[in-house]
Amino acid sequence: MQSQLKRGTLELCVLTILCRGDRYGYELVNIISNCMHITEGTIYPLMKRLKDSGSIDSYIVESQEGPPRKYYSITDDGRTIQQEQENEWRSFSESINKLINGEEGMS
Amino acid sequence: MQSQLKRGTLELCVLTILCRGDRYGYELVNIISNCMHITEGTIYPLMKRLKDSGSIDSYIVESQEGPPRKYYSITDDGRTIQQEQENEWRSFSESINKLINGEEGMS
DNA sequence: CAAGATACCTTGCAAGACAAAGTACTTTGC
DNA sequence: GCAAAGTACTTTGTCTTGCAAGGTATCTTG
Repeated sequence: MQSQLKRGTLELCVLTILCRGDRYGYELVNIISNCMHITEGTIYPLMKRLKDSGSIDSYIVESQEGPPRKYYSITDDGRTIQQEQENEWRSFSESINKLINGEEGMS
Repeated sequence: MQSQLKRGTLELCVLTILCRGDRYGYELVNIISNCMHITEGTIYPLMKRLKDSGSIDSYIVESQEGPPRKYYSITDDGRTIQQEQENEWRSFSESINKLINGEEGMS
């Protein structure tokens, strides 16, 4: 069930991390794994969607420790989306907290 | 996109509200509508899933103001699930907040 | 050269939010 | 008495997206 909670927030996480600097896919999996379970089967399709929608760009960099890495960088559009999603997340999570803390006006 | 954020939390919302007293489906839609967009097409299938899984029971009550209402009440199992999901939500939302507030140990 | 770590990608499935459409009951206004 | 509006429940089909599983290719180390 936990997997359903991630819906929508994963994109926010990726965009937020990329706002702070370029990262490659495998690296993103490791970073995000620190706070929730995630696999490559989730990240790579997401990166493709983000690139197709213009939120991020990508470029290849050779590596001495393995195969070439595909780095992703955020675009101006991506920063805008990130801001919107961060605001959405804040207001959404606040709503849920209010509801489960019983601060709603119900009988 | 907003719709994706609701995943997983809607069930928690419904269970939490039912912990405070019995409600009928249409009423739940109205209550939850106070804090997020929701329609009957979402609630009724969810109520069916919750009943099938034993988290809630239901009973019909005649109404003077329209068709009969199907009231839902939470079971002991449902209360346990609600507690688990509330804990999951708290730790999950805290993780996201840490990440977007930059309190992660990354370069 | 085999094993393991690194790194990428794709396929297929499952969960669940929602629009839309349908049914049926009540009250209100003409 | 009947149309319209509000109340209340249900089902169908679509879309998004998380994830397991499997595949490819590179580099290092024994």
